[in-house]
Amino acid sequence: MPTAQQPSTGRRRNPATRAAILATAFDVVAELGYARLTIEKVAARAGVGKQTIYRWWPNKGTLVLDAVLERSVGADESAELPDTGDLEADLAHVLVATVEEFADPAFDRALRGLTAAIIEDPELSEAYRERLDEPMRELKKRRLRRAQEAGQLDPDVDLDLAVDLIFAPVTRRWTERSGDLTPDGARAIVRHALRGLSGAAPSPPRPRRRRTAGPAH
Amino acid sequence: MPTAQQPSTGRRRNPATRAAILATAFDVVAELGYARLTIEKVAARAGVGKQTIYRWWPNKGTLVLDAVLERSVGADESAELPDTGDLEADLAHVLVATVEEFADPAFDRALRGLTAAIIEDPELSEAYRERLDEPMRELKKRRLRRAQEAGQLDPDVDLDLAVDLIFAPVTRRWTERSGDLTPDGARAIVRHALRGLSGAAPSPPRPRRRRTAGPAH
Amino acid sequence: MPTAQQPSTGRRRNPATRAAILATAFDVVAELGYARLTIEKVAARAGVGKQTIYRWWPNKGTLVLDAVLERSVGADESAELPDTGDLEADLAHVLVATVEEFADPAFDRALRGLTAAIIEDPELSEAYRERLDEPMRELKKRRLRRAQEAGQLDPDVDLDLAVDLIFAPVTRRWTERSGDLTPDGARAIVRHALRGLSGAAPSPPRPRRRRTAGPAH
Amino acid sequence: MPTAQQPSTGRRRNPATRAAILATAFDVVAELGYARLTIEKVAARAGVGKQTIYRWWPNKGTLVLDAVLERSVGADESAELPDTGDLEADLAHVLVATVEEFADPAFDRALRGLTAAIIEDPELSEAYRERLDEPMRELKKRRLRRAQEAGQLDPDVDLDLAVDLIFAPVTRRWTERSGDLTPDGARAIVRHALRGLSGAAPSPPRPRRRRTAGPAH
DNA sequence: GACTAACCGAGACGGTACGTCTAGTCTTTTC
DNA sequence: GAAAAGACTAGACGTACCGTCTCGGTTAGTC
Repeated sequence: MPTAQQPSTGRRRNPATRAAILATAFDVVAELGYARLTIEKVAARAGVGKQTIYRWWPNKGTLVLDAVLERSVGADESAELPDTGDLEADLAHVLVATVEEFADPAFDRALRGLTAAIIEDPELSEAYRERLDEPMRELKKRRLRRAQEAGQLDPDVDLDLAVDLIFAPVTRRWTERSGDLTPDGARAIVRHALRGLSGAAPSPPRPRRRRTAGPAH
Repeated sequence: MPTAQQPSTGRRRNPATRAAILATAFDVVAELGYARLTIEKVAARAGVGKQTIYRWWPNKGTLVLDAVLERSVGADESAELPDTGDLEADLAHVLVATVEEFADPAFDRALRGLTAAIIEDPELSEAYRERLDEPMRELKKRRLRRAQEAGQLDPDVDLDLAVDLIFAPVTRRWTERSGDLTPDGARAIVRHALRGLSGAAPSPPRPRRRRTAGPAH
Repeated sequence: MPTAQQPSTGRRRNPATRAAILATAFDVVAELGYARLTIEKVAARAGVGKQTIYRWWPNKGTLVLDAVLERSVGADESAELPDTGDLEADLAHVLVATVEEFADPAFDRALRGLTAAIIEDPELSEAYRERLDEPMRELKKRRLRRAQEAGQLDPDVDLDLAVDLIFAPVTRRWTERSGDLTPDGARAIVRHALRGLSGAAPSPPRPRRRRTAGPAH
Repeated sequence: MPTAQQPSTGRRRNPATRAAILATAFDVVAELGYARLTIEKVAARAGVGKQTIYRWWPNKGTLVLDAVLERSVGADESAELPDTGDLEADLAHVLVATVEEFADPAFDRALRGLTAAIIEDPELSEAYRERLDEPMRELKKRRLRRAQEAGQLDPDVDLDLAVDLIFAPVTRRWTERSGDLTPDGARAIVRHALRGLSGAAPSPPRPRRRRTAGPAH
């Protein structure tokens, strides 16, 4: 998405062409995957000359990144994660939504393609972080910060660590196609991320009430 | 590495050739990445005919998987994670070792190559799980099970979930090159995974000891 | 026509493929001309991979040269120009045959293509000379030498000059599509090349006889 | 150089632009040859839009023809070949001048480019004949006609044939880079073209004199 | 000890795609 | 309205690899 300023003269970039290329790229990666996505195929399907793609995108990776971004709702400044006051429920809601996105074959394959591109290309992963990951992470951190202020979250915990602890397990199950990637699985992850794994401080709410009540004796 | 039974007659497979191919494949993927690894390059560098590679590996992915496996120590049945009785320290030890492995450029690039292959290929990811992921996961679960038996871990928690909660954040930071991938970061992850993120029961150990001492009254 | 000795190992070159390529190249250049002949087109029409062409011919020019050579009868060592004792008639016969070759559209266009290639490429013109021009020129010079020995040709004249004087005018008319390229035109050229243009010794045979007889007075 | 009538209104064609394009075209063809001359390269080097070239020249060939014409002195109506009375010397003089022109690399390459264009394009060769070849040929024929009138040239010979016989051998040696393209070679060609190759009427003046003198006995 | 099956290096082959270059055309702005 | 700038579709360039297929030669075993 080269945001270069328009030169003072010469023909302008055709926005319809750009849109057609990105839509086609998304379809192709969703259908064939990243490895079998070909600039030639995208050009042919989009009814576009190859050079028009090479003019604006230096490689497959940036093209696919733009294609995925174009489809994603996009986390604008004003967007926010749900906040009902119940942190666990809100996080579970988000995570379940993620699980459901992964269940859409087109989205799944497109995102796998993007991930395959990113993992071997530091520059692309930098762009990905800036334009997709960081905005989403910011949303998550804002929600967690409010929870922290409300005393629902350890005030000393680093919010980036918290985000990773809550969201990474689902991502891992998706990339490696291991473990169950179900709404219930997602909910269990949130529960244990918030309450921890240690046996001495069991997870259900009762023990905690007991603990709080303890000093009352 | 199809371990097909040897036919009754004919020349036997040359193990030196196999080793040379896998070693070269590892070097090439470590040097150029998965996308730019080609069978021709591996064959040429290994001083081997292309057909010799195609005879034994159906595609790049399986070749790279074998190449990485050949280099990895390999989790045999008898292997075990450290068990000093201090669960948190033992897990931190393992995670720090992982972080250090990722710091080796050759290993980093080879593993990225393998991951790129896996993410788009369900069959390969199945093979990867069976031969690399599951054995390692089994080790981890054995250690956690002992902790559970010792009352150091929530007896109700699913061990697969526990493994994901502890190990996924580091993997995620590695794949996306985000967040800090340091020994201290790894230790913080273990600490919070075990104790949770909830604010009502702060993480430092002292309060907990006090709590344990409480019933002594 | 890389006549490299076969390597001791590896698959051998397929002669049928070579023949198919050259035949197709001839057809294409005869149909579209040299400028619009494309390696891709030749490959596609011959049912051959592009690389197979590039493997054996470094460029369009060498391909077209080989294609034309393959079609030409080829002047082998034993070939000779006609020798009836009548030099003028024999040369006229050859030149008329050339004019008739040029009248064949396929041959005309192929040869024009080859000439277009040669005129801008010194290396190719060297190859052309060695393999097409020199052998033909040798034939011509052999015939002229015999005429010289028979006293029918100026014994002091350089045979290369003689060949040029006799054959160049027809070639020129062909390349520039100017003047008449007819059997009669060819015969007139031979006649004047042999007898010269000077007015003092007019060309028709009778006057000369008369001249010889003249002094009898 | 389509000599389209000037439109009655609007901006007029810029003669400086035309000159810049033709000069650049000549340089490019002299440097890279016809095959590697591209409209884009000429436009870029001349600091001109591609469309400006396409507006005035339908293809590479006409552009190069114009470029060469612009450089050539141009045979205007009043120009004449030298006429000292000595036909052989005068023709040799012209032919030697031609040989010397071919020795200039820039002119050589430009003319080769033009010839390559012409040989495959009947329309262009028509234009070439009208604007370059015919005017030159007219000059030559005028000189030969005067020689004919002076009894120095066979009165029956077709002047076009005579021109070809005298000038084609040099052109041939140039296009095919064969034979010697030297002043002496050129002089020998003129000599033999005028006197012929036949042995019975040997070329040096003496034998002829002997013949004439012979009957004196 | 001959036979034979499979392995192996080498490399030709029909293909696909690469990323670049150019052809011509079209659009926009400036002069 | 000419000209410069440059986007656009189309398609060839020459290269790199794909996966398959000989080819000659080399090992093992079995008969």
